[in-house]
Parts: sequence; C-alpha cells; structure tokens
Amino acid sequence: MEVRSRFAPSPTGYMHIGNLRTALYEYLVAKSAGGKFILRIEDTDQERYVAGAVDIIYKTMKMVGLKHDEGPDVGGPYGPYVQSERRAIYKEYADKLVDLGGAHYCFCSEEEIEKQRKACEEAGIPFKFRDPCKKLSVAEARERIAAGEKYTVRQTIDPHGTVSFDDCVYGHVTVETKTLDEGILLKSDGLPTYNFANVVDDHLMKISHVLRGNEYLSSTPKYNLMYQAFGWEIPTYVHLPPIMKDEHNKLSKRNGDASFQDLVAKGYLPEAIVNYIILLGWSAKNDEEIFSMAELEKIFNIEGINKSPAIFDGEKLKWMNGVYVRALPPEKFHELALPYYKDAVKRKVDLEVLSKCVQPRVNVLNEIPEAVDFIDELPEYDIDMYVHKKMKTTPEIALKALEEAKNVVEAMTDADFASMDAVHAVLLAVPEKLGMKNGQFLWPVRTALTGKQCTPVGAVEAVYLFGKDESLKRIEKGIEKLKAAQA
RNA sequence: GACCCUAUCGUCUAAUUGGUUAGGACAGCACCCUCUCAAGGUGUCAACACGGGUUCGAGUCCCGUUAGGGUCGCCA
Repeated sequence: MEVRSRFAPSPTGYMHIGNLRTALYEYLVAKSAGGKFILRIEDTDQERYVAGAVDIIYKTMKMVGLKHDEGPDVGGPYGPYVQSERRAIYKEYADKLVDLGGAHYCFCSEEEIEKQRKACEEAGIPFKFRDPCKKLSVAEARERIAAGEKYTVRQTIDPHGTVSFDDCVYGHVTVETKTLDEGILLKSDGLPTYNFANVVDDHLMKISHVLRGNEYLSSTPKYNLMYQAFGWEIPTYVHLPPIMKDEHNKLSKRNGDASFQDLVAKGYLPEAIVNYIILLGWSAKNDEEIFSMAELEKIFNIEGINKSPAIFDGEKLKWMNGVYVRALPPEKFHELALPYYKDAVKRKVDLEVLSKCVQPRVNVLNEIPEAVDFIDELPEYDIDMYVHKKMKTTPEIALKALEEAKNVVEAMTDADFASMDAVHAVLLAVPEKLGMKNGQFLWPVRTALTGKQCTPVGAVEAVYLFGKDESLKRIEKGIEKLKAAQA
C-alpha cells in the first residue's frame, strides 16, 4: 500500500520549530518510501485564525524544500484540503457515527457543563462530564435539531473495557475506556473539532501514516474507537517526543521562543535549521550528522525516531549553521552578506574581498556587522593592545613597527596594491629586513588599522582593503598614541 | 488527583538487540598550525537516575522508587 502522510497545520501565525520538525518527519516518512506528502489546512477554530498564516506555511515549506503532492494550492483527488471547506462532509459523517452508535447529539449549554465542573470541584472529585443528552433517542434528538435547536455531537464511549494500539515509536499502549472523555466532535457552529476532523480527513484522504506530537498519545484510543465504529482501517501511528526549551518547558511560540522565521531573520540558513532540527529526535544510528534533504529522503527511517524529549541547543545550531555557511560558494555567501554590510559599511572597500575574509569566520550572518564595525571608523582603543605576549611585542617594538610600516606604505605604488599577494609581499619583506618576527611587525600594524583585539582581517588584508591613504592615517594615529604614552 | 508516556556525558545521541576500556557530535579545557580571530589538526574532561530481581553475564529484560513530560477545552 502506498505510504501517504500529511502535514496539517493550523494557520495561527509563524511556523514554530516543533511544527516544522513534524512536517519534516512527515515528508521524509513519505518520501523515503516513495509515497505522497499531503498538506491540509486545519482552520476549524475561527477564533485563532490569523490572516496571512497560510501564506507563511507555503513560504516556509518552500524555503526548507518540502514539496507537497496534494494540497489547497496544488489540488489533488481528495480535496478540498482546507477543513473549513469540508463542513458538509463532517456533518454527514457525524450523523453517520450517531447512527452507528459511536456518537450522540448533545444540547447542553456551556454553562451547564461549567456547572457540573464546579460542583465536582467543590465536592473534590475529579470532573467527568455526565451528559444527560445520552438518554435521548436519536429520533427525539433529530426532531429538536429539525426544530432549530443548537446542538453538538459528542463521542459515545462504552466505559467497560480497554482499547490498545501500537505506535511505531512508543510501542503498545493500552488504556481503559472509562478514563476517556466523551469529547465534542462537531461544535455548535457546525465545524468539527480536531478530534473528529482528523479521523474523517485522514481516512478520506487515505493517510497511511499519522505523525503528530506525543500529546496526542493519550487521546489516540478515542480516535481508534471512531475508526472501529466506522469500520475503517486504523492508520500507522508515529508519535513524536516534544522539543524542549529547557528541562521543564516545551519550546513554544507562546513563550516567545524563536520561530523558523525568527531564525532566518537572524541569519541562520534554512538548510542548517532543517539539518539541526532533524537531529532533535532522530538519528541515522551512525556518526553522521550533516545531511542534505536529498540524502534524508533516502536514509530517513522511523526506527531512528527517539521517544524522549530533546532540548533545543542554540549552541549546536550555531555551529551547524557555521558548517553550512563555510560550505557556501563564495559568490553565494557574498550575496547573502550584502544586506548585512548595507548599514555597517559605508566606506568604499572591496566587499567581495571582505566577504572572503568574513565567510570562514562567522557562524550566523548577523555576526557580520560587529565583525566589520572597524571599517568605517577606527574605534578608540587602548595602547595596551600593542603589547601582545604571544607576538612578543612591546610598546617600543610596536612603535618601531608602525614607523617602518608608515615608510613602506607611503612608498607603495598602485602596482603594490594590485592584489592581496602584492601587498603581502611588500609587508612581509619588512620583518625579514628588520630581523623581527612576523608577528612583531604585523600585530601592531593590524592593531593600528583596526583598533580591535580580533578582526576577520589580518594586517595584510586590512592594508589592502583600506588602501594607501586610510592605512597611513591609521598608522600615524597609532604612532601618535604610542609616542604620547612614552612621553 | 486520575490516566498515559519518558529516563545514557552539561546538551543532541550510538551501543550489531543480554557479552563494549559505553562510541560520535556540540559546548569546555590543553596543545599544534598561524600576522589577530576563526577554521583545521591532535588530545582531554565528562554519562548508563536509584533500589531490587531474572541471568554465568544487564545500559539493554521484569518490578518498584524517584524525577520529568503529556492528557483530562465547543484549541489543535
């Protein structure tokens, strides 16, 4: 039988990380088996609906390379793929389920239910809704409905017995039916709840593998009761452990945790984000960690999914993003870096050369502005910086280095600035001539040019980028500072 | 509270399904390389939650304890 999985998000805003991982796994389960991946929009809660959220879903899926075979925008044989457009279908199946004894009509108001709940609370006993409408005959109930009375459809569960099911990740789970709630299937606005819509849609859309968060583990028996009542085949379940922010809290949008969009805005690459979150709850069972989507489509398997929660580690994401950044073709990196230079670098320098210096040195793109902030203006710096133990520099050596650098740079011709190699040749000749260590000369020069303890450029790159005039200005400033300190 | 689920380095995880000096990655530390910082290389620190069983042998199976997560909405 063909493997068919579905991603069924609610359009409630940005795509959070947990959702994205679920989508990824769903996609990979289907693709690794040569199956189909379906997108379905679950918009049955009109109160939570956020305009534009569906577009965010499309955009995100495109960015991470998840292509759905069926969905609202691409169509398919089992549409419509938006739940709010399937009203009539849910009503039909709800009535059918009532006929089959798996559900009943309920005319209780929310106030009445609340009253029962309060009474239980006061009595100190656990609340379980006892629905007076269960006593109504179907015919009687339908008369009231025909008369225009508001109603809901509730699941009917026989409290005697147990239900069990097999989950690919969690194994065999058994629950006593008396612990199950007879939840609402069809709301008084005529739209289904998740509990019902999922069962109906997954069946009608021929979904073979249901992947979802493990918060559904304990309600899965209720769904199976419905499948059974309808006489439908139960899908293969794959429940997923949560992604945590820390030991106690789930990663969630409500806590203000980063969404996929937030990470992209910070300069994380979609490929890196995907690679990282795939690993939160799944492993290839070998030592490999870097995977392209194409590779994942080949090697992903359900057996590699874990059952315990995983804490989202921003540090490792950063590292992994760095791996992807470094692997970028230089032109591509330059293109991505350009927006970050826009406000940070006003001076006219060769940005392509700058990119070559920066690329191996950043993990996340938003580190760029700070890394290059010495270019427009020389920061105020302390002359202690000229003393570097490892480079074996002293204020005296630094001064000598700078004075020599001044002479050399002054004498440099256009030809000397023609390439990085040329600059390199000129500057490296100096310490040799003076009998200094390279560092003793180059460290002071870089310090004078950048005013920073560490920079993505060395002395050679700095001189090349700044050109003759600016280099001289900064060297002279350094000489001044050192002289002032000596006096 | 009832029910369900989970438990390997600080973090993500592996362990041919009962036989390991418990492996890898991030982070940390040290060294090498080096004109700074990165990157890269080498090395190092670091874990089977606890207690009982079963077994010649348990990280792996069973029971309990503890700790954590989830469900108990006309949300999904």
